[in-house]
Amino acid sequence: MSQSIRTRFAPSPTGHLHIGNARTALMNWLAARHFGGRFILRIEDTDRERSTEASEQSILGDMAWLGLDWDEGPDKGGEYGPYRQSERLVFYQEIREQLIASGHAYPCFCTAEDLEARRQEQLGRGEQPHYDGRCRHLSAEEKIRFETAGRQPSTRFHVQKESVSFRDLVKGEITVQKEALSDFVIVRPDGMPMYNFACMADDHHMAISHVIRGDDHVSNTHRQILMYEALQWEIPEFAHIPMILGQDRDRLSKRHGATSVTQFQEAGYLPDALLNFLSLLSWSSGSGEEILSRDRLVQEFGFDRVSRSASVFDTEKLDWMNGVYIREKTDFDTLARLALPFFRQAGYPVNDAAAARPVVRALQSKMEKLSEIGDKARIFFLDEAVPEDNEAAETINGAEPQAVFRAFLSATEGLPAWDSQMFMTVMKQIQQSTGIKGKGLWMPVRVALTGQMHGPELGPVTEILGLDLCRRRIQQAIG
RNA sequence: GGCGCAUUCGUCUAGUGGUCUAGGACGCCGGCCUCUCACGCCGGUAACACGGGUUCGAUCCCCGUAUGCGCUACCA
Repeated sequence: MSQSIRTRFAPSPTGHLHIGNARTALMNWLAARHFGGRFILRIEDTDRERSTEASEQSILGDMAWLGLDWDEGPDKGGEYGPYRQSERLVFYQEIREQLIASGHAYPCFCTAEDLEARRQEQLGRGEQPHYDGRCRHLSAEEKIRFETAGRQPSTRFHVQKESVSFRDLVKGEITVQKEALSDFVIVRPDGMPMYNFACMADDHHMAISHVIRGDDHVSNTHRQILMYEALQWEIPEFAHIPMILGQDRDRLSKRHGATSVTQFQEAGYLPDALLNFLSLLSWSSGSGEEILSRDRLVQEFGFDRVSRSASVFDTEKLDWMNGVYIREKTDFDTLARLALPFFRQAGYPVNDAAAARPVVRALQSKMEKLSEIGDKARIFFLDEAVPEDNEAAETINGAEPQAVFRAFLSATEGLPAWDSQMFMTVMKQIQQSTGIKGKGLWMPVRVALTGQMHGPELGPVTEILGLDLCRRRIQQAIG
């Protein structure tokens, strides 16, 4: 399978890109890149009620943000298009007829109401609800009667095999008996295909070699295999990846906080960090390492290292990992560019990445998420550095702090240039001239300059502030 | 309910029938560093769901139980 594998990510455009789907997309992307194959993006919009153009745009945008590039898709075409199911209706129609002709499918005139009523009956008798197959043997007259009455039939697949099994690339052999699979609908009365049918048909037509998806699809697999066999099509490889759970071990949902890629982006996570974190859910590197670049992820990916059990999404670990990426895995230009929106959002006068850069650099080791910029960068844009609390206020009052301030003003008077280095030199001078050192020297300056007891290293802070602002704030601190 | 899948520290995970007194990471706790807070470094805490087998020996193999999740749609 190292030759020309083809994988696909097939989201339905009914909302933002969910984090679980993003992980599925990632696995497909990794497999394609690892084996030197192609990664296809297909839009499954057969649910007309819920599918929207805006969702499709949003999902494409989130994929791009994560850096999961696709080789074929609705926006860029490819030789197996179209890549939107709603544009592939003729294919399904054709296959439907083929299946009917070969006796593998039949029209079903039961209405949704009939079906629901019978389901309730079965349930009431304590039976397992399943389609009773009554339209399987409709006579020609009965069909005509229904049709002339204007009833549009759905199309059902006739399950005939006693059992179906397949070998999953991560879960191993999975078998299911016929009883679990009653005749299922493959095409709705309005001609729109159902998921299982369209998915199978497209996977075949798009020459997908490896179907990689969440393990909530394992039971769909048997139905799809039945159809592949009926059509005498080659069956692709299947790999079912375990689910991602919330902290309460329930399926990850809105209740658990951020669940869409968009939300993580807005919360200040870096795409590479999110990607790295996602890769470690139900997969691990043979090296035991966890901070893995995209290239290494691609290089080391393998189905044999995917675990079979679900994993809990641990936001605290993601936060830590994002911090690692902020402070050591991202170059300053990229970081500044990604940070820019957060300066804007906070209303700070930072108009381009170049302006953001020094601030980001000063804050780098102090934040795990870029969204912390709003809070942590405030000290650089204050009109006045007012002590934030009593403790801070006390720090700048008293003979020693005041002496330090006066020394600072005289040491910086008329200085032609100003940077972090100069500041350090000045501080050394003050220490010598006043004899004050350590916290007694630094803390008053810190509070005078920022109003806070805690914050970034003072050197970079003073450089960003500039000499004038520094002198003004020190001046203001003199009581 | 039925069917399917799963079960190693709180969480993500490594691991093999004996090398496991079970390894790493996050978190947490303690220490060091230090102008503060962080960062970094060092150390500590903590797990093989339970019960039967198989075996000289099971975390690792088999069966059962429990628990969790998924599916059971004219959703995807």
